[in-house]
Amino acid sequence: MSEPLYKSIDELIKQFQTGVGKKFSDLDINHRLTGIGRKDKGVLGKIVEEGVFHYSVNSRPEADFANLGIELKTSGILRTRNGVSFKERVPLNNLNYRTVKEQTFEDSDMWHKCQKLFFALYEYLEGKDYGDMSLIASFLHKFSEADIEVMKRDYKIIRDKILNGEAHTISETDTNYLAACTAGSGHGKLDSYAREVNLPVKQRKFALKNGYMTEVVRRLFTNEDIESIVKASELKERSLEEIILGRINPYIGKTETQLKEMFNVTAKSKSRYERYIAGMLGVSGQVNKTDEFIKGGFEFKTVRIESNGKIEQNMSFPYFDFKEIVNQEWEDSDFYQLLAGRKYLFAIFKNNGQEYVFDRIKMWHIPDNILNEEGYKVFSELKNILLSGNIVRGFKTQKNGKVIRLNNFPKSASNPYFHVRPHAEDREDTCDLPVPDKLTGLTAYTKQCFWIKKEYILSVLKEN
DNA sequence: GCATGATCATGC
DNA sequence: GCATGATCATGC
Repeated sequence: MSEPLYKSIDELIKQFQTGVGKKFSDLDINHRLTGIGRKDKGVLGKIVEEGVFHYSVNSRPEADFANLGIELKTSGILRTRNGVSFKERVPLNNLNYRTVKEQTFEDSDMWHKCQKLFFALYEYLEGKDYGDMSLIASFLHKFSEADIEVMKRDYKIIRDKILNGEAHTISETDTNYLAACTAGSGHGKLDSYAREVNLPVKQRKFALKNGYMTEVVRRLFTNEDIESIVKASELKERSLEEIILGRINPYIGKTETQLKEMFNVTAKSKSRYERYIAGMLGVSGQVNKTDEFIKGGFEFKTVRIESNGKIEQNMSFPYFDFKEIVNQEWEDSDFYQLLAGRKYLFAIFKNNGQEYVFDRIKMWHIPDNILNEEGYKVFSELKNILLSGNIVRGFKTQKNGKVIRLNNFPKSASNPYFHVRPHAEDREDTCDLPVPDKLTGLTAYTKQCFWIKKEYILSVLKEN
């Protein structure tokens, strides 16, 4: 094997095509997937380099196809009922704290190496060995002008923390598209820089966030019209968050009657609060489906506070698939993905006694320990119940004669943050069970979802 | 008053 | 037809 042999992007794409449809086990010419390598996603990139592009594995600082300035990334994508998404963030190069201190975005090693990325995509199949998964497509990714503006800001946030002696406080949630994620064993390994500054600075890598890549691949795979909220020129002046809040803040204090008229919302739709915010942002479709929200991992949610200062309803999420959930590891689960690293925009509406008034936006992300301790508990409990088949606990006949089913899913009373409750059109709106219910023999059960408790949401709103 | 199970209304 | 965001209704 020798140096890269591809003189043009076309040649590169043509060569990749010879691998499309092939399983990793067929491309694995150096038997990297035997034994312990069977479960190691790190070897997939090497297999593509050797088995598809026929060059030897290296870890040089320049891009993989140096003559073309193209870096190769091998990534898994998922197909779910919500559409296609990237399985995880895309790691770029290591974050060298000493050199980042010296480098602006434009002259950073990261940008030099990664401004053109060639993605080799495979479809990730839950529960299967990597050898059984196949390459399905490729694309060359170049960053748009607007993307680069957001990434510049992200880079600056990370760099400023290092310059200010706060490198140990870097978190993935600090930034929107470009992240500094932990690297090394157990996500807690200290960098050699830690000794130099005498702070617990972790080993990190630059990475493109999962949401960013998901939006990119959605544009590629679907014909969905994805709306943008901001222009590249605006991003030169202000951050994404500043622009979003800048559009919304003028409407603080407006009553529902006023908002309805302003944004021509006539229906009693339960999604009308979302329509008001869409109007404020100037988008016609769903706020959560815009380019910037998907890329930046922003998630819009309405919170209504009653005149007594309380929240009446818990916060729901999309229903989960019983069969899928029992096969999912915690960090791959929909529930984890929905909360981890997401930045929630709570649009708060307060009841003034007559109607709801738009109060403010609260940006929030879930603390790691609550998700990984309490969330994990509820998730594991749910998984055990589904696998045991002990779902229905009994029945209750109401006065009107209706028989209600009582279940064993994690209850509100058992956890201060999360619980599991139905989220369906009605009781007959069901999803297949992995194990039939022992008491009733039911093979499908009313769709359920995770709910965040309203008391917890209220406590979050009271922070600061 | 709250926990729990069930269901509504819209829009894609 | 059904996913989603949201709300209702009973009874302890």
